[in-house]
Amino acid sequence: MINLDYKSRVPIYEQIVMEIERYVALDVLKENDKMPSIRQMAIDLGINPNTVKKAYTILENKGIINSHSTKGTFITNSTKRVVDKKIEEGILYIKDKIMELEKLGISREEIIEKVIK
Amino acid sequence: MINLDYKSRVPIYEQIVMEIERYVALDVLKENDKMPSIRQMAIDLGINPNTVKKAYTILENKGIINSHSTKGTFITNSTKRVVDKKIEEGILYIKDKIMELEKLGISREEIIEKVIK
Amino acid sequence: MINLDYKSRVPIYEQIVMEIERYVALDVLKENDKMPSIRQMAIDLGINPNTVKKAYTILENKGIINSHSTKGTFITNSTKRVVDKKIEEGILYIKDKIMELEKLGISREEIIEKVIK
Amino acid sequence: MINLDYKSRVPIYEQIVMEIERYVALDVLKENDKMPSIRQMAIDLGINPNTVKKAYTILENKGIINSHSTKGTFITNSTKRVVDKKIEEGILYIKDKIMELEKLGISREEIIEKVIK
DNA sequence: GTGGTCTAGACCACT
DNA sequence: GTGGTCTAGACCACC
Repeated sequence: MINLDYKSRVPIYEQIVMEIERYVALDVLKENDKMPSIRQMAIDLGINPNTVKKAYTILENKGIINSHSTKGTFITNSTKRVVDKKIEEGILYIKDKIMELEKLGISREEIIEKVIK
Repeated sequence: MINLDYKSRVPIYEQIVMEIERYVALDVLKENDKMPSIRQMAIDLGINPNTVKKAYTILENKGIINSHSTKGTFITNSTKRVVDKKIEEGILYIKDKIMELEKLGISREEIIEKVIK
Repeated sequence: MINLDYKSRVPIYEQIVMEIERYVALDVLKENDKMPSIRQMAIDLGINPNTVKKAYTILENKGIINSHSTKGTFITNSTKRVVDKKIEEGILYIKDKIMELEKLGISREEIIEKVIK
Repeated sequence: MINLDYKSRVPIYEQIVMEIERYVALDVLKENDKMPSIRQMAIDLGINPNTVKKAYTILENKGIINSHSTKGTFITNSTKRVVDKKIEEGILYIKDKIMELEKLGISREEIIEKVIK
């Protein structure tokens, strides 16, 4: 379910955060869904539980999940916000990339044409 | 000439590589142009010569520069290819991003509209 | 295990690369085998860790090993290809040498005779 | 006439020596032939006269050329010896390469077959 | 002065 | 403990 790239400069815990956020944005993980336990996810991904713990802490600070010490960890009702943020980030990224390409001598029209094709 | 961000997760040597590639793509650095010596660039950027060396080695492996032990370092005749590769990469990146955003429930038309605006 | 010739014109890091490649080709080092850590090999060979690192980086670029920051370094699944490439290179080298010798006025038959003897 | 590889680990002056020896062995340069002046060869090759000087000194020590300060530099009558030495070196090289390949699990017969083909 | 190599040693993030 | 990065500084051959 969660794809990790061990060679990436992005630390594993951060990749986990992004993957969970992605699933929340995609509505694969929905409000009140139960997350796997830290220990379980660690086993599934073949990594250290501390790494998963770190990811969960960040997600909790971002208000995306909620931990009840006895009941487990659940997705909060923040999905709408997550989607909007992801979209905004994506748009910004594309804008930047286009500006970069324009500097290389290719026009905005050509870029859009190539992208659509 | 070369901007470095010391706080970035991207290592300095890689930032140098990207900057040089950018200047080659922009035709600021042209075929047969002499690069600053390793020591000189190190002084200019206020970093260690080994770090510059690492960047130069990578650029040489990529076929963008050419080092002669006693003569110095020069831009190769691969500039055209560098531009094309950069553009291709950029287009691919945008395509991926768009696909990602579409999955979040926003249409291709909306994306383009937001990007142009 | 790894023999170094400090007087050779071939740099130490390259000797390490060749030795590892040789062991991979000879199937002494097999797919998924764990390599000694950079620090450990440096101690074993009595050289600086940076020199070992350089060799490992080259081997990684060649696709022969794979480094995980916290887990260590492993042989990839490219062993078959390594052998084939080594053999191909060797054959080509011999062919070249024979052509060179033929130009000096010695026949192919004489060469083979002298070589076998 | 003389091919130089600036990227090689073999120093330029040594490459010049080898090239001259090669031409002597090939009978392209014959006994009593006049060599170009140091200055002229330096210009032709686009290198420093000191480098050519070094090569000439080595060739003279090897008895392959002979310098008369006023008349110029000439090929000596050592051509036969040069050829024999080159052939001997070549044979040794091939023998080594074959032994190396045999260790990779390919038989001597297979090698010869591949080489002839 | 130029690039190439190597040492010694430090700090970092991640596990 | 592991690899990744960087610094400081040295020596070398070559030109």
